[in-house]
Amino acid sequence: MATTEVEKPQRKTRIQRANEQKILEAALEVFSQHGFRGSTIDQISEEAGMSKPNLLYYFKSKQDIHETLLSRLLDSWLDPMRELSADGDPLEEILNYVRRKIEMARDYPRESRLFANEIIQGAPRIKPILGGEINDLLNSKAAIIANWMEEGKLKKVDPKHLIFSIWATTQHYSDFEEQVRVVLGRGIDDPAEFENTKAYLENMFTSMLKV
Amino acid sequence: MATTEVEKPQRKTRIQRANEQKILEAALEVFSQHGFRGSTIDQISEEAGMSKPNLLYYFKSKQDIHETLLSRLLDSWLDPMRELSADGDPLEEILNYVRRKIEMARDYPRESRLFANEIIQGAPRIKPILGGEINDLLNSKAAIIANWMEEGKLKKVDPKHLIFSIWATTQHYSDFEEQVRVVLGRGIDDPAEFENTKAYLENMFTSMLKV
DNA sequence: AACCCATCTGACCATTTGGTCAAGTTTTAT
DNA sequence: ATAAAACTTGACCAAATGGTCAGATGGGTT
Repeated sequence: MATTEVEKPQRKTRIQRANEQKILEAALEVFSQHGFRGSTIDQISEEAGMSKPNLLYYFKSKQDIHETLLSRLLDSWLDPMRELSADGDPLEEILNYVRRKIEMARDYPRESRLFANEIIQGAPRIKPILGGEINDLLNSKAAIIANWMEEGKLKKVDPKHLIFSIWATTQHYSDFEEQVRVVLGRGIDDPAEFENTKAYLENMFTSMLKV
Repeated sequence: MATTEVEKPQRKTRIQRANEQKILEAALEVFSQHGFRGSTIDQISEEAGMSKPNLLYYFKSKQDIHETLLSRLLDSWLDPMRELSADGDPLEEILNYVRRKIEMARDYPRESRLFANEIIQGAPRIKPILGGEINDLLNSKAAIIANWMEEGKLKKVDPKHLIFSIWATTQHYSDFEEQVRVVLGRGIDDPAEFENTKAYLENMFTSMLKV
């Protein structure tokens, strides 16, 4: 019997790397604005500046692009939470997390909207990741926070709800950017407004948590 | 010259009323889950239990259904904010607003997601309403809150950011329900979890605002 | 009973969309 | 230089989708 055909983990060409990058960048732009079902391969290929068949030469389907994009971005998306360390000063650790999340809302609004779109629609394509990696990470950080509270280093509140409210308040500025912009006349991308927002949120979480 | 043909504001039939209701209910279900572009007339007509042509007998297009739905729901959606009165006790007025918003997140999650979907995608179909009615209402309430702070009845924070954080934290439980459910094992529809959430948010806004 | 108008639907149409294919062009390794 | 491999695309296809239409059905009024 002949050797079964196995994937060849061929190293990637220069062109391959460049085009996958262009496609994912284009896909982020399109998916984050219209959601999965609202986006078309044509939109993405146009945004990427290549023909549709060529795009499908690199990714075998729309699903494939979407999944690849989500999994590539997930890591950096969770980075700020990973940095939260049991060793630092409790309040400062949490405020740092808040700051990092506001910075991400400013610097990576499309990534935020990509995940928001996915979750708001019931997370049909990433529920396993939600229940796995994200949940584990959140649990471990919630435990650290609970510990701090147990030790009297922070006022006691529900750690998971605390994390929710950090997510909600920070991501609000990217996910609902349009609304924010209408109300404030400017967005989180405006330096002065960024400082405003940061000060507001730092104060909010400080007054809730400081012993 | 004959009289120009004018719309006849014919009073609505019993059947008409019932069917429009069924269609809008079905549309809420579908649009809130998939967004405008991700929803199809077929899905809506099936959900409403009628044929597609019949649905289009009552609403002339997908756009039409969507617009009607948004404008019908907007009023009740804004009600909690309208209730915020300059006459009451400042902190209690704000906490009441928070409570009403959590209740809405529990009782009307589809409505919340409908608006969230629309705004996250750049609010292409309701920007005028955002810039008009909602903005006016928010400005007037922000002024009331600013007044209270000026009079020393509340700690000073940016009133508009305060409103944002109320929206963000409460709507989080309906808009990102799937995520909440994965992390907590239950949603805001669970009575115990509802109480938990309410207590957490009341405490958060109290500690930030109480003088 | 007979009429009228509202209600309803199967069949249909044009466009959009996800995806394929065969045939060309460019890169790369020798 | 040249052949193999990698890359690219116009043309195409089937299914899905928004919407139309002609005609059937039904309910209410006289």
